Amino acid sequence: MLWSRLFIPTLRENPAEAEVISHQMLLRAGYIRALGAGIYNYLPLAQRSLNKIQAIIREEMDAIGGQEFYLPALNPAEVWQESGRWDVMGDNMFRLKDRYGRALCLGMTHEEVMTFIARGEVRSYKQLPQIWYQIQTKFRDEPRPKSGLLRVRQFIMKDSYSFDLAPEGLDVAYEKHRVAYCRIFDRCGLEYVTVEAHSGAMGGSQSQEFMVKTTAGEDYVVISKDTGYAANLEKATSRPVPPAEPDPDADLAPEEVHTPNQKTIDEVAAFLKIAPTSLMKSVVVVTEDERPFLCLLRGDHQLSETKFQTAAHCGEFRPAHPEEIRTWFGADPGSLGPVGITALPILIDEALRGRKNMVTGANKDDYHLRNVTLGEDFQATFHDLRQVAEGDTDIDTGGPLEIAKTVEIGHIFKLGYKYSHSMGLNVLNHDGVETPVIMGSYGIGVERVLCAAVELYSDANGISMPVTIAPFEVVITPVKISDPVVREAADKIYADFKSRGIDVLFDDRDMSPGVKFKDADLIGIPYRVTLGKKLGEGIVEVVERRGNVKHEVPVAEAVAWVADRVAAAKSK
RNA sequence: CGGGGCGUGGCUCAGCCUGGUUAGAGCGCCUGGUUCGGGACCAGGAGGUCGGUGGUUCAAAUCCACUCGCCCCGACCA
Repeated sequence: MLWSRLFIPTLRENPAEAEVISHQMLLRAGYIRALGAGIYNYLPLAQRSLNKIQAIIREEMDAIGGQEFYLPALNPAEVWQESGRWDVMGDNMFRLKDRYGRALCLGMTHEEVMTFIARGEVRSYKQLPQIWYQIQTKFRDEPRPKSGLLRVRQFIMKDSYSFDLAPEGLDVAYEKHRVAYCRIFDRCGLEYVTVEAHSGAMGGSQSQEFMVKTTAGEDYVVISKDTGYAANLEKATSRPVPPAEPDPDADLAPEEVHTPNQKTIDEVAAFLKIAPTSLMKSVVVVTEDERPFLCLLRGDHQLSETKFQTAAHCGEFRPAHPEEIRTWFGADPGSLGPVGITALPILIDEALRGRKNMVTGANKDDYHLRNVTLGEDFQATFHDLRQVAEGDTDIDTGGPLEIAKTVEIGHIFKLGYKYSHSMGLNVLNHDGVETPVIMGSYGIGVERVLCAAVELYSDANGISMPVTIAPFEVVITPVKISDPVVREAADKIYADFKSRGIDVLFDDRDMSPGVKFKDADLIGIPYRVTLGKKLGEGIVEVVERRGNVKHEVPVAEAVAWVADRVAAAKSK
């Protein structure tokens, strides 16, 4: 392609609206333009990259026996009502009505439609297993679109679904996807971690997320470099930092202390001149079915929402209202504790196992209790409730843990029978008995792969795309194209690249070299062939974008030099 | 939905507080010429209902009200 004919509107300065790196870079490099909040136009460079990502996805999905479908983005309400998600999705789903007033929505994912197809046509175990996938535009009415292409309202997703007769079959399909995803992301040139994910309160069994570390991400992941342990923060476990001070080692009885206006952990700790780790924090929450719980945590620890949900077997929950707390505890938040509380279940975090003589609220305003010990002064059941915190160590080895911000690029999930049951997807088994089909669901955010690559591989000069997903593999940059000798040499190299099937961009613009170098660096083409001063000696310069490594190569060898490296990168 | 910020040529921004001729700058764009290894130079030129509506005023980019849009923080995120 000739640069002069391509639409590549690069920007010299960062648009004011862009905050995260990938957003800034994709705008500046002329890949994307915003149409509205969370709605983007993909210009030719982005489209070329996205096409390459999708081609890799197709190859790997086909390799595990996946069959490509194309389902409608526009869905009638009925299928979603059947699965129950018409209500569950709430405001996150775009909904509309047709001219006759019939309810429709724009699909956020396609479990329902796939299940709809399967239940009409798949009748026998002999037709299983199946892996069905599509690459489709999805819609989500995000409360807050942000971070460029990272959180948007319309995006492309590869979603696949597996159908099996038995759990062992699902295990196979799940493992096939795990391996395929690794190959896909490896081929896209990404560095990523796979983490055990929380599978939701809905009871799905196993689930893993594919995450790329970036400060632009919103998901926190706990990683142990030594052991390879990696888990979503929602689910991660760790060894807490030991208490800052030892507990009083004596058989002591609770003792009231006056703590006027000392409400927060830090205030009470400072007032009593003890470490926050010597305090027991009381958190009162109420589940959506109106069951109240008292959760006890070490003063410096946070309650993990998902762990509480697991412990309490509940979905959504909320902090208790002050009036409720007053009714149950006889005191305001800030002076709450477990002693004397029997009206609601008490859950205590594992980190408090073995502790004694701690300080906690007295259930009397402006008073706390010293010397409170589980088993002696109150009863509670142990659960893992605390969220992993900075400074914690590996639960097995005690080695260092890192809490990293990441973006989720893929997710594999054992669905189980959720949709088979709600929508009636059954087949006859060997014995002629109607049996529900067990399903898996597997997604990849296509734009997020592009964003992750940009987040991972850009520098002050712009993007440095992996060869496999770069919009072009090589760019030819004649320093002075108005010189007929240079032009002729460049034309020849261009033709040679094309004949070898290399994606080549020819910067035929009659501009000063600085502009062309800057633009080439900005848009992230992995290799650049520069025809400059030494062309007279039969030498061109080949520059690797990543690391800005320069090589002087004889003109006659330049095309092969690049082509070999491109081929090597693609065959990895 | 709560909190904060912004809206002035294609981009980045100044001007607004303290109202007063033809609304500015840099970059980009067009024409001609000179340049040609890291966002060149000279000369000439085009381009703006100051987000919108209403109000105050002799007079509004500037003050007031409403409204729309965008960004950030939070809530939210199968």
